[in-house]
Amino acid sequence: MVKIVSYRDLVDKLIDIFCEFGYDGTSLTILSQKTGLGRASLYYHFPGGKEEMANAVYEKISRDFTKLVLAPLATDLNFQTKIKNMLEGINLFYNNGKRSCLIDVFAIGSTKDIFHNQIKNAAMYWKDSLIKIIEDEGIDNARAVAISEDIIISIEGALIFTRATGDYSSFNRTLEKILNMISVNNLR
Amino acid sequence: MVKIVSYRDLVDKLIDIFCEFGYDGTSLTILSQKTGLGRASLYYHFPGGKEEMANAVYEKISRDFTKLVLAPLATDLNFQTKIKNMLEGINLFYNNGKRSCLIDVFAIGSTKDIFHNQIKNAAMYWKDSLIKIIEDEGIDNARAVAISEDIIISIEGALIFTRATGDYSSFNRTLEKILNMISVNNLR
DNA sequence: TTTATAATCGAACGATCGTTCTAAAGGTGA
DNA sequence: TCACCTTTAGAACGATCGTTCGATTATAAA
Repeated sequence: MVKIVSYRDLVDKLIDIFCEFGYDGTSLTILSQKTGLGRASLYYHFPGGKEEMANAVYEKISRDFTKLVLAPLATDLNFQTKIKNMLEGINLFYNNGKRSCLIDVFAIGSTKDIFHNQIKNAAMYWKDSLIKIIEDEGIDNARAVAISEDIIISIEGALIFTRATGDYSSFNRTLEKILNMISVNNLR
Repeated sequence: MVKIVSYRDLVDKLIDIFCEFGYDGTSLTILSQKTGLGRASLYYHFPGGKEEMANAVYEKISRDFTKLVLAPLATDLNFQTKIKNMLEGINLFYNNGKRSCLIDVFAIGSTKDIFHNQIKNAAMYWKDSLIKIIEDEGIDNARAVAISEDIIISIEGALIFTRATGDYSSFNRTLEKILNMISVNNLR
């Protein structure tokens, strides 16, 4: 087990734990055992308890998503490169599909109500970012919308399928398929 | 609230409850309140307690999925019709995307370990069924595999995207897109 | 009406939940 | 060494967990 030496390490560990057990399925006993910290020590770092841990985890994930997936789309590189960089970011964010749980944990159970709006906004922002750079390639809005949704849907679907089957290669195959699909010739 | 008058109604209600709160997030108190049955009454119907309820729910869902999604693929109707019927089955199964939770509930938290293999098998069987009927149209195996995965991934991704954005129309749009994609001309 | 079975119920069980308490160990600068 | 702050820890709290209990009500056949 990776030794926890900093607050950042601790949050990273919490991500893994919540992913493994789900938010509601993660007890303080589990958190204490898996982090190696006593219950009171966890409350020292997160006075708000479990809910504050969830917030810290979500904020970390949100920052990672922005940096790895959204930011590449906002550069002034050429279209293909932006998509390519986004896909690489996706691959890092989801660790080759092995961390498909990252968002789902917050979309189910008690955390659902807390984070639903944030997840919704992130999804919309992602979609709008894609629409914008596709329109910049001279594609009309209706088609840009369809393509953007298609890209996001393919990625999310590949995560679910990969988790179900345990076949992580299909996640990478899907990312490559998206990259191939996104040639200006294919867009029109 | 729909009045519960039979065992079947009860299981249907359990599905809604587990979907809303997740398995670990669903307490006996919630189950009692939402079903209108006392705690002991629930144990009369499900002596095995919460876990037996989860099993009953999964079995119901599994039967529905087989009947609505898998069975249409095993008929001797023509290819387009089989796919069309499957998509209509998907639409019924997921209630126009409003029940995107159906499988996810069992893929996260304590239920994960219990049902993972069953979910995996169902996904593989679904994929293999698609591969078979696509190959029957004269498509080579590699392409049939890619198309089959693509169909499943699109459906699952549309569910996730729909749940995140609350835009249920995008689910139906995806199903129609799949139907349009599946013309023998497009397959090759 | 009587009898048997199906179905209901709230109270209470021990266990575990998330949380708080009090105190001690570790580290740092004076 | 001393004082100070950070970080640790286990014991214990009330609340809630899933489960079981004993007993009552509904249903229906005789």
